[in-house]
Amino acid sequence: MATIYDVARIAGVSPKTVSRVLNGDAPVKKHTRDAINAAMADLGYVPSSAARSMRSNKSGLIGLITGAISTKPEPLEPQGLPDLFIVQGIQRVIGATGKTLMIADTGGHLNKVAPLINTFLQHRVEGLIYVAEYHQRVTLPPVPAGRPMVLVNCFDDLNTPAVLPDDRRCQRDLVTQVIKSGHRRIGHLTLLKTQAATALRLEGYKDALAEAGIGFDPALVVTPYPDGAMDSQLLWDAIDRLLTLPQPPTVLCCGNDEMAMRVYGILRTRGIKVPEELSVAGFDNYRVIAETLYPPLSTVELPYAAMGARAADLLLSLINGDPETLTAPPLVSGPVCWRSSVTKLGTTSNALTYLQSKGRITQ
Amino acid sequence: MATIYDVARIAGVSPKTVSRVLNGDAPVKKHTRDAINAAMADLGYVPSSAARSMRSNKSGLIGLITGAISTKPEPLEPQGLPDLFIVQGIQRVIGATGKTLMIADTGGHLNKVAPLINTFLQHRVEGLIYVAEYHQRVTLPPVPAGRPMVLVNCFDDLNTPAVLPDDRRCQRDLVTQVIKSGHRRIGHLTLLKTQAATALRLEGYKDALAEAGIGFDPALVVTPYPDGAMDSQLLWDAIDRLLTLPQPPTVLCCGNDEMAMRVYGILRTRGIKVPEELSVAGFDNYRVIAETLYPPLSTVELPYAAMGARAADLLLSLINGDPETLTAPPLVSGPVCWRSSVTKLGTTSNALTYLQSKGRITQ
DNA sequence: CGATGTCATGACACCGATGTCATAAGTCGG
DNA sequence: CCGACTTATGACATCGGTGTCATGACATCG
Repeated sequence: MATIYDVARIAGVSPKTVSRVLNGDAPVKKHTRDAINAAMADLGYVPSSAARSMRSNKSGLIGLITGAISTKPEPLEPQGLPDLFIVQGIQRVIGATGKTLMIADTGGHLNKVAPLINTFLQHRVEGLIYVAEYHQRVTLPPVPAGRPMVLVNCFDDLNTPAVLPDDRRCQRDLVTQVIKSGHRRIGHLTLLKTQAATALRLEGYKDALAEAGIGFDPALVVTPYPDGAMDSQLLWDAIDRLLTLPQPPTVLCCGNDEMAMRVYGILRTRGIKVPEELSVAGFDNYRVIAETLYPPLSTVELPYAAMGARAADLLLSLINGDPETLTAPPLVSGPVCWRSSVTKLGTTSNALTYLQSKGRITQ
Repeated sequence: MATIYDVARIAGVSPKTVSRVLNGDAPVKKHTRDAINAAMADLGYVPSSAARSMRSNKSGLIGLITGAISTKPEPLEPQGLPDLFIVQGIQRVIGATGKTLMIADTGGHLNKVAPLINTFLQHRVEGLIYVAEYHQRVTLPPVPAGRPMVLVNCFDDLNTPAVLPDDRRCQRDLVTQVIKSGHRRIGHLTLLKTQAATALRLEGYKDALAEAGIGFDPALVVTPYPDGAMDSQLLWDAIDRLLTLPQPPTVLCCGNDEMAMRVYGILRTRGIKVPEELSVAGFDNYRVIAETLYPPLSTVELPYAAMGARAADLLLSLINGDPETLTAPPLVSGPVCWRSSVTKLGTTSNALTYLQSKGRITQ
């Protein structure tokens, strides 16, 4: 690999002058400059960032740790989409600053985080970002002081700066829209109770009801997969429990778009038409699903890319030593994506009565 | 940041001895070693890979360029799953060697490839991997000789080593399985004709027919989205064209799982039951779709992770200077994932006749 | 017991860039 | 035409490790 000395020799100047041309930090005669540029082109010279960063003590590197790229040890889970979008948002911001992003994944093994941080430190990254697969509390190995770190989609007990999705507000906005369509009995199929998002979204659900003056009925909230195993039977049982209520829901708000997709399949198998007989809403705006399903799914977007961008901005300002008095973690929310899986309900017509009259509901 | 000199001073030895402890490349008295280790722990010493790689001329870095992380400039396309799995496979192999993977994405702009390669060269990566979003021909900016490069999911005109999906064989295996279930009239909904995969898969489709002694009928092959715009109406038109044939197909093999998902929705809207009245098969084993659809989708897996791993192995052997006389690009194929969207067809029963008797087919 | 060999360690140069300071050439004013 | 100043360039040290070679302390052997 050609060095600055080779270039200097060919161009008949000193290495320092070549350096000046490279960085444009001091005037160089046009004639000399041309000769140097020609020599660099001839040799295919590329400056060594190792030498550079050694001298300047600035690596221009940002380290990113994620479980996105492989979540589980062996079974290649098709999850990780959120992380993908978050990383995308981070890339866009970091790339624009001329810095380089180093990405490493834990392969789902938390015990790989420490070695990865170490590798990054060896490369003298100027900052670290940790991206979680879903909204959760995490405990990370300590990072030396003076090395800024930002968490995305997660938080810890040490008040490390974090960027979080505004699950509560997103759910509220979605349910508000559902209410505007005339629904008053709104079923809520939640994710696992252990997930941080679940409690927040339930709050959002309640917020929307309260704003509309609708009483909260705990019977309308069901957790179909209490143990995490996604069993179609369990899902049907949950739906069945809702539909056999004295006043059954006219719409099911699902924990995510994937669950909504399963609900579509199950309802159709049972002969229940979506959305004519029962409306369905999702969460996430996982577009492959939401746009491709028939009818297209009404859902709310968790703006993962925006979260990533926000986190990158935050990290850069920390690196630059800007005060950025961060009292509360920035909450990022996204728009409701209204498609056609939730019908407009007249005050008089009631899909449930209709359903029940058809005897489609078991028991 | 503490240096090896700091450690040496604290431990009362020379920097070189600290280096020996770090690398374990020469014997050091236990007493000395302990003192050095203690000093390193005290100072939180982390070796500088910049200094190291400058001296040794080895960076331990592998550069990976992909469009996965953001495919289009603004609209966040939900594509990129293949790349994700490919990157995952690469990670696993590279990580195991102790090297570090630097990932950069083009953001969908091909003109960013050259600058990204340049950045990687500045970091003196030991090899480069380019991952394409889908099987295609690419033209990449030249890379200096002696810097190995491997293409994944794409190929160029310069015989750059490449790892490709075996579209032909995957499609053949899938159709063979479909034939084994008793189907003889097999509809084929292809992707865009401009995609490299399309022609290969058509060959695979023909291979399977030929092996089973079934004549090829061009009327059974349709390209629903000739212009790339995914319009439901176009898709229905294409299906309608197939079902109104004198001898309509009993199964539709779709270009990918996403298309199969749309087909599900459309057929159901038209009152055609899957799979009782018409079977559907996908391609890709995009698990969020294939496993979540009801009924679960029979499809074939393109083993993206395996392709990534293969590419990483190939690159490592090139870096090590192993001859690896590469005559043809390695083709990687995956297993058929048989679920329940393709029915077993008795020789006597014919879903089509059934369909037509019900008058469900237009015209 | 002296010659030879092994072991543990240190002195020093070097990798490739750049900051600091010095210096030669050119410019300007009086 | 000479001193003061600007402009263009070079010499040299330095960043943090590691390769090369040297050196002193012991151990071994004939």
